[in-house]
Amino acid sequence: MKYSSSKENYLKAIFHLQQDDSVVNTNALARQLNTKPASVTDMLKKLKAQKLLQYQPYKGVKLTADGKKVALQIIRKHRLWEYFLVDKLGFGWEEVHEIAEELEHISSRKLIDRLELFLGSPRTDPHGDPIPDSQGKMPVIQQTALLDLPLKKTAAVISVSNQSTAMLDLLKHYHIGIGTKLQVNRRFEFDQTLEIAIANRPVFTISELLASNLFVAYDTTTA
Amino acid sequence: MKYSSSKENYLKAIFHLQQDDSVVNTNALARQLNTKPASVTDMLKKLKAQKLLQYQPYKGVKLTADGKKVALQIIRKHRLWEYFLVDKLGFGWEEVHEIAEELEHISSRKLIDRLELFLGSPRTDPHGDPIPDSQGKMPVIQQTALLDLPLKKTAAVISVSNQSTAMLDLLKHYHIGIGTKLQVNRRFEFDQTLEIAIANRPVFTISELLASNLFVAYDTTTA
DNA sequence: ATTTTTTTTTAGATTTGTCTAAATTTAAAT
DNA sequence: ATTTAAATTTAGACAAATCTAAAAAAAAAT
Repeated sequence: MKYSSSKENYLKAIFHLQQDDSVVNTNALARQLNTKPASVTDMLKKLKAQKLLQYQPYKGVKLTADGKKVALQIIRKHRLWEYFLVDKLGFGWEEVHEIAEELEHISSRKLIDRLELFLGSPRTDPHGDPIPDSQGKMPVIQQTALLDLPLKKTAAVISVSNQSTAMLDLLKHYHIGIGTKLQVNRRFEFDQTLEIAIANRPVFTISELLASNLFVAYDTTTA
Repeated sequence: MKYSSSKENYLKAIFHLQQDDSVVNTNALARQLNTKPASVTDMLKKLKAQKLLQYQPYKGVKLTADGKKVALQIIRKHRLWEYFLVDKLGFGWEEVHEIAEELEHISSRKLIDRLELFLGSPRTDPHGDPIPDSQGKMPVIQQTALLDLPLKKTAAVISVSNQSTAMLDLLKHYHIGIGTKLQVNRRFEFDQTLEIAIANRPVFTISELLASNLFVAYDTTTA
């Protein structure tokens, strides 16, 4: 079961477009893949012949169970490589997507399983998107303001809504950045401040204002 | 300047075959690349048009300076990835070649330079072959029995000539394996034993017999 | 219920990398 | 110096993935 990079890209694009379980239309796919509708039609016929998707001319397309499985493996590889690039090689989270688009097509299964282990089996990539496990199961991830994070839940910072220098200055002071893993120990009712815990550091408190501007992702699978 | 994986493979194969500076013939290339002589001829014409090699029909082929530069970058990537796979992901040195054949075609320059840094700028891959630097300069590497390693030269174990359980047992006792970096502090004339130093460990001595069965690689560039 | 517009598919080409079979050149052998 | 053998190239074909232009189907608009 090995597919060309091009086929893998089609499967991935269809997976992303068919959000719920609706059918995906040819034009949308062409737009997503930077290609022409005619090329899409050609490829859909090939993928259908391989039973990776359901396709009737003019009626749109939908992945089969097999197709979904392949798509999830590509997404798994993409997100693990992104994590590697940010966490181990120090790339910024904006620059990793393009490189991961290439790395996701490396085929060795053993490689990706070992990479996952090496990275410590992260639940989300640097953007906070969930990483499917080796069976293709995707953890359910909540993304909320830090303010709304349940107590004692470990979450990763995925974005900062306010980019003012004052804000960035404050984050620097707390040594908080994209990817930082933290949890909320408790809320102080009096002034609405939060006590924050980060592994291997003393706990500290932050203001409600700061917490409302920090967005985090956390695993809700085993909630 | 981006080339297809196929073209990169041709350049790499020619580089390896043209050991000294001799011309490479079509059949040898076809054998190396698992392809047919006719296909090689076709490709040589394309590579010549890109000034990556000198080629006259029936007279063999030789890389130009440009072609060599490209080949060295591929080799650099291949060997750095091999090092990564063994040193970071715990692969055995026999299983990494195939995976590195894929990884070597990932194009990002920044990726490979950061990977090198992350790995601590190793001089050789797990097989003891030298890794070209980002300019394409290849360190000169000596491979000898540990017995013949100059004093105080840091070298990496690359192979073990005797695979008996007794031998492997002894290596295990000394915590020596493929890739272990060590140096010889001194030789004791009386019984020909060697004093060995490994970073972060107490020095110890080994027998002449053991040293004659351990092969090592070391950088001779700045000798 | 037509007509118009949009979407999608077909038909025919193109590029890249490969192949087989036949022709040609070079090298080896008598 | 021919003949034979080996190596190399040409000619023509093919699969994968793409494209343009034209045809067909579905959806939207009147």
